[in-house]
Amino acid sequence: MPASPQTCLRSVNTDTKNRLLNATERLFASHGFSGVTMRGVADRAHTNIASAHYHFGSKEGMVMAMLKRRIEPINANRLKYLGVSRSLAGDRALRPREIFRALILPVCHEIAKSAATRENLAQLVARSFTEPARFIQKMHQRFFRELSENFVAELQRTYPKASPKDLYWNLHLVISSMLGTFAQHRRLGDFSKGICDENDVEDLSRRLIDFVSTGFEAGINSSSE
Amino acid sequence: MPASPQTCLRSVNTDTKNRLLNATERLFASHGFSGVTMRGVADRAHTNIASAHYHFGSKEGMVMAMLKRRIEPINANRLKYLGVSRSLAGDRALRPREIFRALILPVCHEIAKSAATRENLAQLVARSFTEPARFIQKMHQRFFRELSENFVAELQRTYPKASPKDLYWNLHLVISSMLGTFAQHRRLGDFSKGICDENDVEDLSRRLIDFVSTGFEAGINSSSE
DNA sequence: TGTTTTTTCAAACAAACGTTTAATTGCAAG
DNA sequence: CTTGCAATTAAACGTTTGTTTGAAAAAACA
Repeated sequence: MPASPQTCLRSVNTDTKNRLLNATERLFASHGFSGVTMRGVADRAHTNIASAHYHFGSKEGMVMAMLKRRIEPINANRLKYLGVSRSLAGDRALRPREIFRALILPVCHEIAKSAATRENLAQLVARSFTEPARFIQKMHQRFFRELSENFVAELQRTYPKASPKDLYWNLHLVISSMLGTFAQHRRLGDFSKGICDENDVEDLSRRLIDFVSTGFEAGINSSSE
Repeated sequence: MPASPQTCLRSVNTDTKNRLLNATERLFASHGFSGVTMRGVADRAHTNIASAHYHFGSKEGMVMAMLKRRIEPINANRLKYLGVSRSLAGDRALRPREIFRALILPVCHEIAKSAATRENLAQLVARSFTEPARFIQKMHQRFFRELSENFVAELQRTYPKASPKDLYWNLHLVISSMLGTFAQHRRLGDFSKGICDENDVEDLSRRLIDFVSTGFEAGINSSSE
């Protein structure tokens, strides 16, 4: 029976747990859910197969825990960014660029961090959206529902006259573009024959935010004519 | 040893082959490469495991054949569309919207067709770009190199003063957005709480082409100031 | 110290995987 | 008819998968 994390305060055991989650993250990012094998994870974490089951109960539970560890801080930052922009704007409605900055920048910051540790968050985010497994879909519903509602509300405040259909369609395009860009990010170097630098995350965030903001505005405005 | 397709002219055997490819396509689209199992494919095709090996040599060969069957006609249409626009334009440079129409419309047409047969091409296209397997990457290099070169050349003709870096970066954003949108396409209904209709492929193509064309132009022009 | 709980380990489990083998069927040419 | 090739089949191959077991080690608590 697994122990609750609260039981031991400054326990050394969480080292194993973290090593397991790190290994899970690497394997999941590069090979997807089915590429995560208990043996592969246990080996990379320098521990035993049964130890992984002891801590997480199952493969599903282990991948779940690893996604939770990664996604929740990012979403917290997104809401924080959005809140800051909101309070700075006062009564003024936010521009799309400000809203999508709050959506994209927190991920880019984590991508920049993960690049240093070779953990490749971009692929991880992308993969968690392409995996078909039901439990991942459920996880998205859990993790992104609140986030989605906040961003939709902010966009509705910016475009009070826009139809919900246009709003959702174009937000969907923004999110899909963001995820697709993260997913394809590693191919940029090869694709551009070395002309573009995929390690320049600042360039990525600036160009991506410009791209989706302009596209979004165009999509809303063209329908209101 | 597998037989070449040319051996038998009006053979009934290709029925089995096609049923195998159809089953492969369904499984690959909904569960990815590792979700394609020889047993699962053989069962859905109402034939035997060894029969699949007989026709395609291996699981890899089978998925390869299925991707080839799907992707090559689409890319042929893309080049055809681009060629028609080019010849209609005469000496005039094509607008981004015309270029990306040629990139996106052929896929949307296949999506509309596949929706009728419940084969869901959108997921298939998306998945073939997220799968990490080396053979899929190689396949992309084979299938999309010529296509990419033609579209880059056309964009360079439209924006002769733009830097290659800006051109590649924004084309990368366009392609990533397109793939991301196809990948996320099935979530549109749930995401929008039923407000948007994901079966309206015309709406999809129109909005997507508008979105990426505007984003692309903004990305190119903002750097040239 | 002794006792209890938490954590790790080697070993084994049934199930599913891709692949191979050898035998059989169906059809067309000699 | 018979020979030969194409196609299909059942059965088994060795691996690898997620999971479980029972005992040993480590840590925490008394």
